[in-house]
Amino acid sequence: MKYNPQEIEVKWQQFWEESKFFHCSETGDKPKYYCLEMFPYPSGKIHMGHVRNYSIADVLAHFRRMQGYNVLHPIGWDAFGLPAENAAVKNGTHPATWTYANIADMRDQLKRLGFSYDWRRELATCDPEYYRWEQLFLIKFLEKGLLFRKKAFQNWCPTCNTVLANEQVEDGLCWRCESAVEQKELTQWFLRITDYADELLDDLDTLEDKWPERVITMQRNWIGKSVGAEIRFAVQGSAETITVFTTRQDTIYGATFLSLAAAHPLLDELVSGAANEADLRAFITTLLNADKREYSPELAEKRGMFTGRYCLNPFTGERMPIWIADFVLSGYGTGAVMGVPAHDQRDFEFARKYSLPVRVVIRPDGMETLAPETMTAAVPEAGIMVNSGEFSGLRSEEGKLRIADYLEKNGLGKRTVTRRLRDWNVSRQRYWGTPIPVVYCDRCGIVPEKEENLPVRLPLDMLTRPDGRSPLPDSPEFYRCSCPRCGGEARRETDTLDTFVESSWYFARYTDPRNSAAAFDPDKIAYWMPVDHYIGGVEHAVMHLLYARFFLKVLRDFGFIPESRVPREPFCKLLTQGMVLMGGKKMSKSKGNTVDPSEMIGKYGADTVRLFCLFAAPPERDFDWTASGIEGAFRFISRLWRLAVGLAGTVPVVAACGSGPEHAVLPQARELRRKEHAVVKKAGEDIAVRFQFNTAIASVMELVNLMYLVKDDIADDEGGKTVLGSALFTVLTLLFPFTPHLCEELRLRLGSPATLAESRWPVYSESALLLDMMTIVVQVNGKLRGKIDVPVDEGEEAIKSAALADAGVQKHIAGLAVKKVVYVPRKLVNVVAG
RNA sequence: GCGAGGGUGGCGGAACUGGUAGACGCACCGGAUUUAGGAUCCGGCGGUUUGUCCGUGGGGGUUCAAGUCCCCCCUCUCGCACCA
Repeated sequence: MKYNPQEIEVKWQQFWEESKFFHCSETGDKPKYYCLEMFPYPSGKIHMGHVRNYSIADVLAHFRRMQGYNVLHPIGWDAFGLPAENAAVKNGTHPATWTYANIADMRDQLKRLGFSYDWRRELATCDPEYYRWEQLFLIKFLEKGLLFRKKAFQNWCPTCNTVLANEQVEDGLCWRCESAVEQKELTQWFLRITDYADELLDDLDTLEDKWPERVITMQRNWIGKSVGAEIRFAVQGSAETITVFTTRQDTIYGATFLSLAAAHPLLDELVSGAANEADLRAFITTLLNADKREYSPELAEKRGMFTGRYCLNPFTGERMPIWIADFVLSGYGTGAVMGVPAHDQRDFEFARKYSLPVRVVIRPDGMETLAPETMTAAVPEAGIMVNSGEFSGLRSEEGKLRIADYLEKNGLGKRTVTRRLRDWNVSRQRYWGTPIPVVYCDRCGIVPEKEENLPVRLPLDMLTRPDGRSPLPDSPEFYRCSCPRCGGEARRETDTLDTFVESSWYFARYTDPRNSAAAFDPDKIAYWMPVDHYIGGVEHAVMHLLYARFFLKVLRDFGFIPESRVPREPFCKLLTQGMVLMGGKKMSKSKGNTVDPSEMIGKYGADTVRLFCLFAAPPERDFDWTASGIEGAFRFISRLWRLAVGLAGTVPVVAACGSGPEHAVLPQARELRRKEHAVVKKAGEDIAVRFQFNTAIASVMELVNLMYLVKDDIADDEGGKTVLGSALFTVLTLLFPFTPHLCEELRLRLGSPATLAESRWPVYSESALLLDMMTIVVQVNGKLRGKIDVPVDEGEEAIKSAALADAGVQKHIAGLAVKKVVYVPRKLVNVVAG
């Protein structure tokens, strides 16, 4: 009779597997609900972060099922990637062997946790049956010009021996191994995500209130749209012009110099033949090699050097010296900036350091005069244009439009939009990834592989080289091929795809994972998409979530996804869960502060581990793992176990919440029944509306506590027994999404033949929430002075009189005049006296 | 610097539309049970000069009533960061 989680959990896991309760269907008239967690990388072991993530998702999946939804809740493996190669080098195994062994281990661990997945839909991205469709997409990308090759300076990780996307460089370090990233000029494959920048930005508006605001903001900032103008400046003594980008064309009259990034293409010509050419070139080299790590813009003093050349301000006609400046970014805008020291802080600092003229051309609102001599900082605010020729007197906003018109009319420039977002570099010089389905032919050039030849299989009969380099470029059996177009001898691309490509569409493949004729059936994807609730870590706020949004839009435009039947966005609602910490720090092997989920399951059982992960804190917040915390969760489960087992045979098997008599004789029974309904209401709202599982669990604990309190008083009464039974089955039903094994076992022991996995979420009745008496709080001048119990249908005047008669009130209004009595229905009376 | 989210008992955290601050859990204390310990059940648990005041980072304000709304400030965490 003792609670033995090991025994009962495995039993129910087998039962669910055989019963197929958690298999979704594609027929029937139930509404669909697609619940998805970010699929794991098969690193070898499940960690607590996974357990938390999947426990959250499992609650939602169970809850929706119980509410009558047809729920898709799949799992799979993000199986390509570097760790497999590193482990392979270290252990002399093949990445595939390592990966599939890990998948097998982790699958067992997930099954031992009892999550309600539809295992039929499991997929692994390293399976050719998966990546063949990705290769098909890539061919379409190439045909549409959205996949292209470009030679450019790239982020190169010397440790991983591969390039990295912009999104994969954090503080100048590789996101994976934290090596310093170098700049290397290479020819690489890119996906033209910038073509979708506007759509990716605009559609963020539709996610407002559904995605965490910070994730939306991070994506907005990452795309970084700026609306402004390009202005061309003629270089004196040259036929060349320099184009700058600005969002503040209204300050053009205040532009007193021009600054160029060290990598600006015209710089070479500008400095040629200068008297101090050697110095200039040395300076340029210094800037190009500057270490971007540990760089803090506020602290670092701006550095620059005068090129000796001038250009003309087309508005003032004045000569503007052309400088090289370290604060100008080569990758943004045009790599050239007009210097307006009075109205831009960076330009101001630069001008003060190098004694360049400061000219005020905007008078900000609420400021009388602005004298360059006395300014200690730039004034970037908008205002009235001054010293600006025919534009003087205009407001900045109006001036921007008028200046832009003028630029366009006179061929000096044009309106333009600049974005921070760069195209996505997807080639990786690695082995364990999806081969890019392209060949190089001397006669035909770059030719995509024929669709009928897909998949281009990654050969599994070779090992990663000890230095980590891919064996593919050294494997003629892989790269030798015939040209799909002319049939002549050709060479296959040996770069593989960034693994973020696989995770950009897996959620779509889950809708039809065994389809061998197409990536997915249009009807199935139209039925299941979008993902209704997506749960994962906030670390994917930019990379994965941006790429996935991009892919859905592209697949729609390619016709793989029926446009009118699938929403614009892949993830309707996003929940970013917090981390599981230990001692205030992120769990990590190197710090030695990890807790192994398997060990915890062995000690307490899966239900306890799941319950604690959900009870310790609201899902979005980080929480600290504590030994006493999980003890507490176990204690609660054991307490419920004892209660239920103790009542088995005493209480009747009842069908649904509120089966107890409406008017039980015993007051304790009536109170328990009221609490039962109140908890059904609270727990349901906490799960469905607020996603606050901790408070949902807390309210069920309250109900259990009350049952302990009243059970001995009411168990001998017929009505009381029914109320007890009803409350008990309600507890088991409400807790089922959290601790399914326990609840199912207790349900059975109580003699109910109806499985909870197929049960409906209980429904509360509004009338059951009311008792015949209610407690009214009585305040004097806003301070609690007493409580009165009155019948629920008592009138306002009677309640006010009762409140005034209360001893505590009388004491505090003694000698005072009662000015006013405020009554808040069903809640309180406040006596205002003075 | 910009953006987002926090700051409530010894601790994790509740308080949803302004209406009993501290639900629930942990830790601690007491009682019952027990040879004992553990476990369990019951009770207590913000501070205090103990029947009274003070308490939600600090200071002002609105209100009959403020953790909640408004203004100013401090502080912590995360993200972005010389983006023109």
